[in-house]
Amino acid sequence: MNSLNEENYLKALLNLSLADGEVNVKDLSKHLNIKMPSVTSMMKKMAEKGWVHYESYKPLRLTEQGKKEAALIIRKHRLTEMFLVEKMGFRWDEVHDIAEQIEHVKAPEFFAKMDELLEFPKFDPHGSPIPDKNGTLVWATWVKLSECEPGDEVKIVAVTKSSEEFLKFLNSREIALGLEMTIISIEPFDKSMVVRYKNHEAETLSATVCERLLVSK
Amino acid sequence: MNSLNEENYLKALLNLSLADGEVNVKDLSKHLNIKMPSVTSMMKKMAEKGWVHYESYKPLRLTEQGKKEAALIIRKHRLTEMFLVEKMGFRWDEVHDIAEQIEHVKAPEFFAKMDELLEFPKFDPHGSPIPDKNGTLVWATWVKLSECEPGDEVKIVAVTKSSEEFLKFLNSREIALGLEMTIISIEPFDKSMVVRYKNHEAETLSATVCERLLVSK
DNA sequence: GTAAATAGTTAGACTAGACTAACAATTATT
DNA sequence: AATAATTGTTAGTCTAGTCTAACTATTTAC
Ligand SMILES: [Mn+2]
Ligand SMILES: [Mn+2]
Ligand SMILES: [Mn+2]
Ligand SMILES: [Mn+2]
Repeated sequence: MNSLNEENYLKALLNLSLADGEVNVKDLSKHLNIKMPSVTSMMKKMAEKGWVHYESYKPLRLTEQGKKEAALIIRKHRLTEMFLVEKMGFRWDEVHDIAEQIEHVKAPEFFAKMDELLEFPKFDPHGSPIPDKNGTLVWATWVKLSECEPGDEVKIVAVTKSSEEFLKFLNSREIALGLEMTIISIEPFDKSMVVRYKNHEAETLSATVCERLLVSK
Repeated sequence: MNSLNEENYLKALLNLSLADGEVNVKDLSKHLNIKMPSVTSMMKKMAEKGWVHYESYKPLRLTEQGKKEAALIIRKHRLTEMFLVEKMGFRWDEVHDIAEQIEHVKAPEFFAKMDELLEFPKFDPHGSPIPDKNGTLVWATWVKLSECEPGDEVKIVAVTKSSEEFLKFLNSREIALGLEMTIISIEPFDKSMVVRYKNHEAETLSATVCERLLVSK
């Protein structure tokens, strides 16, 4: 049985390894708010368990087993977020911290029931994909808003690095999943975008914001 | 912030102290499946925190503070059980172990929302009272079925010591909360009861069972 | 290519919470 | 009252998981 701490390390490892599958001790340490020596010793333990490939001074990599374990926790997290929003009436900016705790509940029936009541959702309230029961996680091939061109008509499909403050900012601008917008112009010097949607004729979005919005064209 | 372990001790203390408010180290140890020396040392720690009165070789007693903390956890447990049954479609014999985990979630909004969606229930699916937000717990003045007489017409209002096996036994006999039954006779030598209800003309219930069913007349 | 900066590891200490073995107090039995 | 059984405590050990201080390897800068 995996401990709560091990589960948090697994999740962090998967979240940080989306690019090339490699994770630095430093980044993991920062992400978990745990000092580097503690991280090193946990990595040795998790290597014993067959969840990470660990070699001194080399970057960390999850094993296939480790990826699967991690994805199954993320599955519980995202199903919970979806349940909280769809069945309990929470807003998308309220659910992360609650799900952060409930994801550690050991009761397959509980998550199976959520899944069923939600009719087997594929995405969470922030547009992130929900891994399937086997721990298979497919990231859809969305593109960042920041990579689009003036004139493009796009639809918001997901939000990355969705902190509570960021989600509240989006709420305040009436930006939500499914929203369609047109890119009017891009400011060359700071890469901010001016966009049009609904009754917002010319809203300016900073590069930071555009980096975190995923869209389909 | 109270740790998960402390919370389990608190709950056990309250559950075991319903009679005179006193709890033995032995009983607590057995209930929690933790050896006596570990219990003693935790009691010293909890005495420091102001949750129990502890004196060497004397029975344990919760302080007012301790009772309140304990009741608030039991509140979360019972609200959760009710939510699982009423809003998620679990049976009453399936919910205890799940609630046992969710009761430790630190997110007042989450339990407040359950409470609201359930329209502020006063009892859990087993008929046990749900403590209020201030940690006040009132046990209704129900009477045990075992204390009733032949000829009495009673209604089942709660189930105590409701293990999964016991609840499944009740399911198999179609006994549920709200059921009305008439006591036909009591076998003098083993105190078993013969009762009539619904289409059950003469069902025999052992003394063990009758001890655990609470009724109103 | 050496020096400085950064990243990672080792060693050793600490806390929470468990355990066993040995001992002490209390309660029950004769 | 003396003895036996039961209950509770003390002392010391262990594991998981964290930390700081000191050291080492790797990377970056000149
Ligand atoms: Mn989340
Ligand atoms: Mn999410
Ligand atoms: Mn219960
Ligand atoms: Mn209950």
